[in-house]
Amino acid sequence: MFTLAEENYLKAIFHLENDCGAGVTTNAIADKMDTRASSVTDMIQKLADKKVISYQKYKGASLTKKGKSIAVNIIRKHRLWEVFLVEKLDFQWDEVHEIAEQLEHIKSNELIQKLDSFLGHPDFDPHGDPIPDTNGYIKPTEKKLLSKLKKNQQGICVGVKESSAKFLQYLDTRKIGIGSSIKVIDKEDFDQSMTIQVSNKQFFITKQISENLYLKTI
Amino acid sequence: MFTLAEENYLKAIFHLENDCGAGVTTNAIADKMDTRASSVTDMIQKLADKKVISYQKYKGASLTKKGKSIAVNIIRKHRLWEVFLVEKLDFQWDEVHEIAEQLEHIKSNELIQKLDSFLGHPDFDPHGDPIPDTNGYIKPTEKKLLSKLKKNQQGICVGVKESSAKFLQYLDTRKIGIGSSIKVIDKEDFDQSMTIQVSNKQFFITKQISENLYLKTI
DNA sequence: TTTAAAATTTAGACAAGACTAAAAAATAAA
DNA sequence: TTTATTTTTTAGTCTTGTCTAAATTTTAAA
Repeated sequence: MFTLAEENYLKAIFHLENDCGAGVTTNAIADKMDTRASSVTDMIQKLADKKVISYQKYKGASLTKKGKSIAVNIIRKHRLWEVFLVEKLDFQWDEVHEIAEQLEHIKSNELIQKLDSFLGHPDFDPHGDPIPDTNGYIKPTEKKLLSKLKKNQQGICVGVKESSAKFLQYLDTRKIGIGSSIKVIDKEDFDQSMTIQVSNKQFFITKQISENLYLKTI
Repeated sequence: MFTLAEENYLKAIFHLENDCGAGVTTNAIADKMDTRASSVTDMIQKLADKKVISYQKYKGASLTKKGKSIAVNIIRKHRLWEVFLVEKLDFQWDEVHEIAEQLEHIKSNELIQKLDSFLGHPDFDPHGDPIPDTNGYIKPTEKKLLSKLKKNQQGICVGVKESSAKFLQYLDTRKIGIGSSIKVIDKEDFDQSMTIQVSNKQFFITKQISENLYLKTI
């Protein structure tokens, strides 16, 4: 059995490996977990002893098969709870992250299996992130960052990379959400800022925004 | 904010005060929490520093107003989650306690308020225990232990005192549940064992059983 | 290639929450 | 009322997870 702290480290390492490839550095973990590098070293040594990561001094860490399976299960729980909070309890998509961070650590396989049924086996969470299946399989989805699109290309918003409340609220005020149709009207070479069209309205957005919106191009 | 351990102590003290009156002894807490008396002393000193219990050396502990309010809120959360598990996720009443023990520590007032609405503001949990309202008020219910009934008296089962899985499963095999009509057919003076009738069938039960079933007499 | 800077690890300390063993206080028995 | 027993507390230790400061290794720069 794994402690709350251990579970959080495994989750962080999983996300970092996913974003930046295998071999996650101590500092990257410390940054993500908002903790000190020395604390990370302590913990990854413990996790290596438990065979959930492979680790060589000064060389960074990678999840083992077992570690990945634990991490994916936590992510599955997190995303299912988020669906519950939004679909059943009427939370907004910017309100659910903190609560799901707590709920993801509840230990009961039966609970998650029943929750999944209750929700009708959803494929995506409220931010468009895929929900791993019971075996930990995550269906690959073809989606690209809005920032990769060129002038006049368009797509449907299928997810957000960031899911901080601030960013989601920003999107809310622009009426941008999962399912929104977005077209690039203009793109500035110099700073990658864009003018986009979302259902008749045009907005000016910075690179920081376009790099955090996933589209399915059409 | 209170830690998980602190919350569990407050809850235990609340239950003990409810069952046996104010001024809970160190040993009683140690017993309930399955820990050592010395650990309890450490913790109640800390809780006294935080003004959630009043405590004098060698004299036992009592919840302050603030402590009681925290304890009741945890119990409210526990019971609401139990309703959710049984009503929405189709758990059996003997399967929910352990999971609710975890869920009761999730911190979010908004979550509990929304869960309460989602469940239709239930008054009782699946074991017949009353659910405190938002202000921590617990509506007093007139119920008496089956063991207090005399021959030929009857009532409706409205709750269980024990809610261990073993006891609940025992009741299941006899088709006894909340709402069952129970009549005392015979009662043995010597050991307080009883013969009871539950919907046409008669059972022999020991004092240990009758002391853990609450009835509303009719 | 040697030096400087950055990243990582070690050493030692601390807080929370538990434990054992021993001391002190309260209660029960003689 | 004095003694014996039980209860409670204290003292000291351990584990988990964190920290700072210092040492070490790796990487980048000159």
